[in-house]
Amino acid sequence: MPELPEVETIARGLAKRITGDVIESVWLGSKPEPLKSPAAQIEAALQSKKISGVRRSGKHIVFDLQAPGTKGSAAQWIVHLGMTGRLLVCSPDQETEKHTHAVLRLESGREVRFVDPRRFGRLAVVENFTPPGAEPLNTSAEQFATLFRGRKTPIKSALLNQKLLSGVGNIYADEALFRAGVRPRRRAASLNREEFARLHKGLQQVLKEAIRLGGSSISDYVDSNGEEGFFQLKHRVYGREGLPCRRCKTPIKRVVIAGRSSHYCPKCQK
DNA sequence: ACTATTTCCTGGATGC
DNA sequence: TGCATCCAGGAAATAG
Repeated sequence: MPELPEVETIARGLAKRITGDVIESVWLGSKPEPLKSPAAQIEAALQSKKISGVRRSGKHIVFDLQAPGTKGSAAQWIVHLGMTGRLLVCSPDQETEKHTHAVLRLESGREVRFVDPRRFGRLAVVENFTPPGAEPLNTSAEQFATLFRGRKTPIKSALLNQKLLSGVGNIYADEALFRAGVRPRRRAASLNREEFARLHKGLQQVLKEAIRLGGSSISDYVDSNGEEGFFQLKHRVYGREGLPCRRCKTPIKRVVIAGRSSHYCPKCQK
């Protein structure tokens, strides 16, 4: 499941490999298209544009485009990977996988392919992308605590709310709460200053460490090279129901909050 | 203005 | 072995 660290890894890989390349042709696939912009608009915006950069914003991958021979930004191609989306850079000879929904042919002779079996991913073209919420890694402890002021919803749900924080998903929300020693069901507004400080620090630490290890490969996540990440080996609670807590050996619990499984240590988290 | 719930979608795991 | 059912979850839509 691509969350901030996985999306960051993919965006960095893409930036390294295709920055400066030019989109020669665009193919958009099939029936119920996972598009947020009309297909014709996406095709027109991408056709013959130079990719001046690729970066992450929240869980979105932003491709900055330029009209050939100009300096200013033309538009941005926005890709959200959903649950199972992948962006791959490959040779045209490579067999096209099932569930390939978009292919960009580049002047260098390579292709960028968007593959997404579960179709939760989204493609769009915009002028000036702004994420709906704050970037977790660029948010001060004070700003962070302010986001949750007066919220009655469980802290786990608040962390997943992209309008508050952009980029945190189920894995890193659980991991950050473990590091902070806070149970996922706690009402957001009930956390005290120290708990917010620990959560802010824990979240930034876990995101940074996960980026360092290339993200978590749980189901089918791979980066733009097809490489898996390694952070899943470091998970302290996510996916560890019934297994001993790495800190105190108490079995990890799993509960469902707002329809999402949430993992925590009943002894280490209050 | 919030919050909670449902829906979308497919492949893999599980159960009988 | 085969078929049905369940489950994973990001975010938009819907309901309260």
